[in-house]
Amino acid sequence: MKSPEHIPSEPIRVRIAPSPTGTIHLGLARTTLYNWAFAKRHGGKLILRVEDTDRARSTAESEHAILEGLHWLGTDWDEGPVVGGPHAPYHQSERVQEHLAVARRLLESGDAYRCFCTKERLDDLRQEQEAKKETPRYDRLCSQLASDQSAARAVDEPFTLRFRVPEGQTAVDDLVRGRVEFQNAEIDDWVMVRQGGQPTYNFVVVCDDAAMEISHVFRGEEHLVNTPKQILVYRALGLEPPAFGHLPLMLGQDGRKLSKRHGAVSLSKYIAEGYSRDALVNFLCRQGWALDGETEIFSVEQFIASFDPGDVSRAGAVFDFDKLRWMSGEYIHAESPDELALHCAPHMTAAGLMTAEELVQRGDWYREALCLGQERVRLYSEMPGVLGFLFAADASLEYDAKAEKNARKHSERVAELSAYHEHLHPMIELGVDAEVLRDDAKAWVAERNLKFPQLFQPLRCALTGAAGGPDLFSVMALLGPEASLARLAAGIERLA
RNA sequence: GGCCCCAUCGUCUAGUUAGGCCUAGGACACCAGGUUUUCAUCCUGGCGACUGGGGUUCAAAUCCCCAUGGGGUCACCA
Repeated sequence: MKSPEHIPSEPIRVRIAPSPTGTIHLGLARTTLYNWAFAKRHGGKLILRVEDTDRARSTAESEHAILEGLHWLGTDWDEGPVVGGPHAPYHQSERVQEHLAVARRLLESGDAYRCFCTKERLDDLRQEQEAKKETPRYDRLCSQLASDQSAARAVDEPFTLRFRVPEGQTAVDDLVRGRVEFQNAEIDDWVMVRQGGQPTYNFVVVCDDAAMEISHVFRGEEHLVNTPKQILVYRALGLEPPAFGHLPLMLGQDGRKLSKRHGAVSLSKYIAEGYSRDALVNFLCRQGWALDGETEIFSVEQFIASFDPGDVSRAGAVFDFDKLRWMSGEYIHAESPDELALHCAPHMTAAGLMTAEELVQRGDWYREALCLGQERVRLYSEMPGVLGFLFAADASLEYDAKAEKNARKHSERVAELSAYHEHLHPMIELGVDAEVLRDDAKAWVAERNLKFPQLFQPLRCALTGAAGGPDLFSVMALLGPEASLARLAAGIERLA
């Protein structure tokens, strides 16, 4: 929905409120990016609040993983865990007393009431309603209780606190979707505080957003139907609700909300698989938003400079892995040798090709090798596969079937290889400039009236064992004279 | 099923707010050529969409209605 840009005069305060029950999810990553960009663009603040009230599922490890994931994305927060801030604490579990105080206010004002119904009665009610094909909802039995009666029963009976949904209708002026109206009659008198005094999500989210003076709430579309409940709480509290913007869902290949079922939803998986971070960020921004109709590759700075919630699309976005891979390649192909060296390092060591020490000691060689692989990979993790041949034992280099087939196509392969070996030997030992070797080889081939493949295919097989790959003379330069000659000699025998 | 959201190439999207510039643009993927010592990169071209039906209008992908389809959500989870 495109509208005149909505830039409120109040201080912009947005938030992300992950619950630490797993690793950082792609959906959270994108929501964070959008919130972060909005705050940055308007000079506002991003608040990180950990919604750890589900004590059974929340873990410290998960929280740590999420914070780490947010850092990896390049996002940061102005208030929250680690950095602190004026609205501490930023862990929801530590705010319960505050929540309960608000609940008491609502009880006193009559906007909430005690419900003494037992689980059994509620279950029966639900079954009955389901049997009649009605939408299950509380029948408001306890809403009729007089306050003195309610207070009296509260002494020795367990109860929940329900929100008293008023008559009428509630509209959400959504920054992404426009006005969405709900009939209050459709909204259940939902439980705000459980038996035992644990406040529930729809209630605490309002308490905390209000307490933290959140001005805009950007979150996934799955929250849209919760919004009227929350708006009603703000009203009951005499507060102005924040502006809401519900982002389209990210979908799996099957068109359903992206979830664990689809496999890779955790950011850490993409990190491990070697995607370019900037590409992933770029891609996530593109899920539901476009800079213009043309530009696919753009920086976070560009994103921040032009992000407007009104431009966000309303339809869900299917996650296209192919396009992400392509984008990752675009970023990797544009990297400097130093950036590449840094990003490929973990994959090189994990593959056992080079140790961390060697990476430093042979830094120049390593960078040159990476340059040969650069345009051939789309993920950092593909680099070991592309450069692996450089590290093989010369005599037992593995020949790819296609490479060998290409080499054996040429009946004079052994003769030409031998002749070239003889020709190359004195030269290569004098110096290994790829440029010189290349020009020389081409001249040599021309002199002997050969076609390029007649020499190059067997040579490629002998040197790299692969049917394709980087320029052969750059490869020789990297291999050095000794290994180059050794591989050539081995090839002469092996291709006989 | 109730409520809510959504609907442009297979996918991501531009165009929809202020109807004509749209014989609908870009990108991924795919296909075909070209460049290259090969692979990759790169370049060129091709394929390919306004869900359907009614309106409104001189004019609709754009506005309205209905239908259809897809999704979300219906907890003492967040």
